[in-house]
Formats: sequence, C-alpha cells, structure tokens
Amino acid sequence: MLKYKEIAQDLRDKIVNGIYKVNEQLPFEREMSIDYDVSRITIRKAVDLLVAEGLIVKRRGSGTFVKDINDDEAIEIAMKKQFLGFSTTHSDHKVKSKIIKFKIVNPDEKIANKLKIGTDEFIYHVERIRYSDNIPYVMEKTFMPITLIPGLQKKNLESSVYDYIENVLKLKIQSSHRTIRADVPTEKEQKYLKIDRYLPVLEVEQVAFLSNGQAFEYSISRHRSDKAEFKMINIKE
Amino acid sequence: MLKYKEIAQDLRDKIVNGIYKVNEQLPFEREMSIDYDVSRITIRKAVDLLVAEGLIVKRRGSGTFVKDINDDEAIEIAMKKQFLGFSTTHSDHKVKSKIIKFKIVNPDEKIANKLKIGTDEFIYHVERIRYSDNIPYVMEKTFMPITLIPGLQKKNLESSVYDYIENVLKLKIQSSHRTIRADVPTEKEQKYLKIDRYLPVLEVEQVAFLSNGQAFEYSISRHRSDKAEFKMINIKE
DNA sequence: TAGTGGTCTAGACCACCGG
DNA sequence: CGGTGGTCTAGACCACTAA
Repeated sequence: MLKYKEIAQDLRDKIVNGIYKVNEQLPFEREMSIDYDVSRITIRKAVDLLVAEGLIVKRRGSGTFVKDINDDEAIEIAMKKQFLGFSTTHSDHKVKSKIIKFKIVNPDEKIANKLKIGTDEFIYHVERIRYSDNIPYVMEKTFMPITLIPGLQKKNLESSVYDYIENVLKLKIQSSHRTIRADVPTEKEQKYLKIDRYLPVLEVEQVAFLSNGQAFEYSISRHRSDKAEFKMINIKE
Repeated sequence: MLKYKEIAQDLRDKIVNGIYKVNEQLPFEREMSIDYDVSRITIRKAVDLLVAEGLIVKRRGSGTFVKDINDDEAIEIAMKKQFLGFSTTHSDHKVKSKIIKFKIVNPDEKIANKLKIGTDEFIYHVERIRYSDNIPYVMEKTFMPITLIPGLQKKNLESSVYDYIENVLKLKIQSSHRTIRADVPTEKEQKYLKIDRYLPVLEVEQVAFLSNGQAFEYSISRHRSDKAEFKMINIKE
C-alpha cells in the first residue's frame, strides 16, 4: 500500500468515525509529517485526496478543517470514489438484474462513433432492467466491442460487468464521460419500469474508457425519477 | 502568474489549437522540464491539471497522450473549470434575467439547515427566469444570508451575482455541492417556462461555499429538459 | 532492457491569515 | 509578527510498458 493512500485512508476513517469532528482543525502538515514519519509532500498528497472528495478544506494561513456537511452527504463521497459500477450505490439493498436483450451485432453510426470503431466491427448489445428490493429503478442499454471485452457471458451481466472486466480480464477502467438529461419515458419503459407516462426519466449517457485509452463501453441508463438522483461535489480550480 | 498554471495554459492552448493532435504523444516529463526550465514536479502539476480536465491521459511506461474526444466535448471542459456562474455556458447567445421575486425574509427550517444558520437570521429570497435568445430555459430560486452578501441590489441579479461576490465584495467562491433530479413542472413553471405539463424539468439543487468555509448560497434551478443537459468527466482514483 | 510515469525525500522561499 | 498552506527544486528509486 502506498504511503499517501494509507494516510488518506487513516484521515478518512478519523473523520467518518468522529475522531476529527465537523469544523475541527486537523493537525498541521508539518506536524503530520512528523507523526506519520513521511515528508510534507506526501502528507499534502494525502490531504489533497480528501479535499477532492469534499471531506475537508484547506485555508492558507489558518490550517486544514473538516468540512461542515450533512451526514447523508458523507455517503455520496464513497459513491464518488467508486463512480463506475452502479450496484455499489444500492449496496444495502437486494439488487438484481433482468436481461432483456443480449446479442452480438454491428453498431450503427452513432454507436460506432462513440466507441471510435467501424460499423463493420462487432459489439455486444445488452439491455437490462435493474431492481432494488424487487422494484425496477433503471433500464440500461449497453454497447461494448467484443474485441476489447471477449468472452462476456450472461452470468456476468446478471452480476457486474465491471467485476468481469477488472478481475477476470484484468483490464483497468480509467475514466468516463457522462451526460445527464431529463426525458419522457417511452411505452416500453413505462411497462418495464412500472411507471405511467407522467413520471419523467433521468437519462445518463456514458462513454467509459480503459487505461489504454480505448472506449470500451457506450451506455444509456434511464432511471425512474422517483428513485434516482445524482450528487456531486465541485471544487473550484 | 504561477509556473505550473502558465505551463498548463500553454499545453491547453497547444491542444485546442491542434499543435498537439488527438491521440498524439506529448513530450516526456523530463523533456518538458528542460524545455520550460522548471523541475519535473512542476511539469507534473501542470500536466495533472489537464488530466483532471479530461484533456489528456497518462500511461505509465508509455507516455502522455491527447485524449480522443469529440470536438463538442472540448467545450464542456471550459464549462467545468468555471463551474459556478451559469451565463458562461450560454456565452454565445443573448442571456437575460427577469426577476420575479426579490425579498428579505427569515429562512424556513430546511433552508436554514442548508445554509447552517438560524431561522431568526435574514436572507435574500430571489426568484429569476433566465432567457437565452429570448427563450426561457430555467427558473431559479436563490437564498443567501444578508450578513455574508451585504448590499445586493436588483442590478446584480440582472447580470451575475457571482461577479458581485467575487469582484465587488472580493470574496472567493470555493466549492459547491449539487444534486440533480428529474421532475414534473409545476403550473407556475409551465407558465413562466412556456412549456406544457408533459415536458419534464431537470432540477439542480445547490449549496455553494466561500473559501472561509461558510455556505453563502442555497439554490434550486429547474431547467427545461429540452434546453438543458449536464456533462461531466470522471477520472478514477 | 531502456525508458516511461509514480512515489518520495529534505530541504527552500513565498503569500496569506490571525493576533 | 509567527505560523499556516502554496509553490518549487534537485535529486532518488520503483512499477510498469514496449521493443
């Protein structure tokens, strides 16, 4: 384990467990560098991780402080870190997936463009409904090139595709580009999500990339708007 | 100007202007540290800024490369940097604001809690409609403590409140916490946004903080879903 | 194997904040 | 004014990638 990650985790634990309380000042960087027996730069790297997560703030000339956020907001921080893989956000409930479609096809122009491949290549076309405690909450269409993600099977779709990619194929997921919109549900969505035409859907369009820079997934997730909301923390600069 | 910010801006320009093209490799860190005559750590800090913006990717053992994203996605990067202040996203159109309400009141429990003040303190209560090219696209409710933002006037609301806060009051905006949802428009919103009851709204609830850690604004923006979408780039770790 | 980015050190000086 | 976090240096070694 890397030093700065260990220190970050230690500080994170101390905040979550209330050892460092809301609005309380953390030890100074130079103090911590002695306490943890590392250089000040290593401390700063650890602290900056928590700043990016929105847990603490630094004030030049004053010190570093635990941010005054509500308790339920602390949860979103964990979500933010594991931003890929959706089942984690419902981890305290029973999450199931029903597979509506699982085919290998050629992509249309739009999908080929998003995945930066040709229309003559082959891709998986997957459609799933996700249930939390037996209530449907999202309908997903996913498109992945078979050359990048070989050997995908139905059982992988029922649990987590990301598990398969990271743990079986040993590929690393690096980033995702997302667009969020609101829309009216289609008739098909009304049926599968068990909603009427007056409940909007929250659409998340995503392209996800591996650490080698290749786009491995294009997906469109349409969430029941009474079951979904997205939280984020923005830090200026 | 700081060295790492200058270098970051130089690299950003070279990417935007096509001097470094899509998928092209950037000079190595050790090369750049000689070219720019700075230490390698300073180069890394500059490069890491662009990584966070989603413009480039680094691959250990290989090098640093310009990310293969679509042209229109480059725009969102500029948006991301100036994440506060909404008029910037419509900068190429005529943006106007109509003020529906501008009062000083006591906050209810919910608002007081979000702003971390008492219900006996005073706040501005502002409601505005924003127009782009004379088409209404968002209705905003904004609540700000008068002690933090003194002297706010109607003219500040017509242009940008953030300008007033940063340039007149000389306060620094540091972060914001946002929640995004989809919802059905109220009758009032249908009227002001000129939409029917079947067009959903995209709601953004926001608490914004100053660099001293105080919450200075709680706002709810409800966007016409045919005019608004939110883009973001997520980098793992 | 050679060369990349990733981590880490032990300093130094600067800009800013509070008393 | 002393002490904070912010920037910057000139090294060193490690983990990983590609040829």
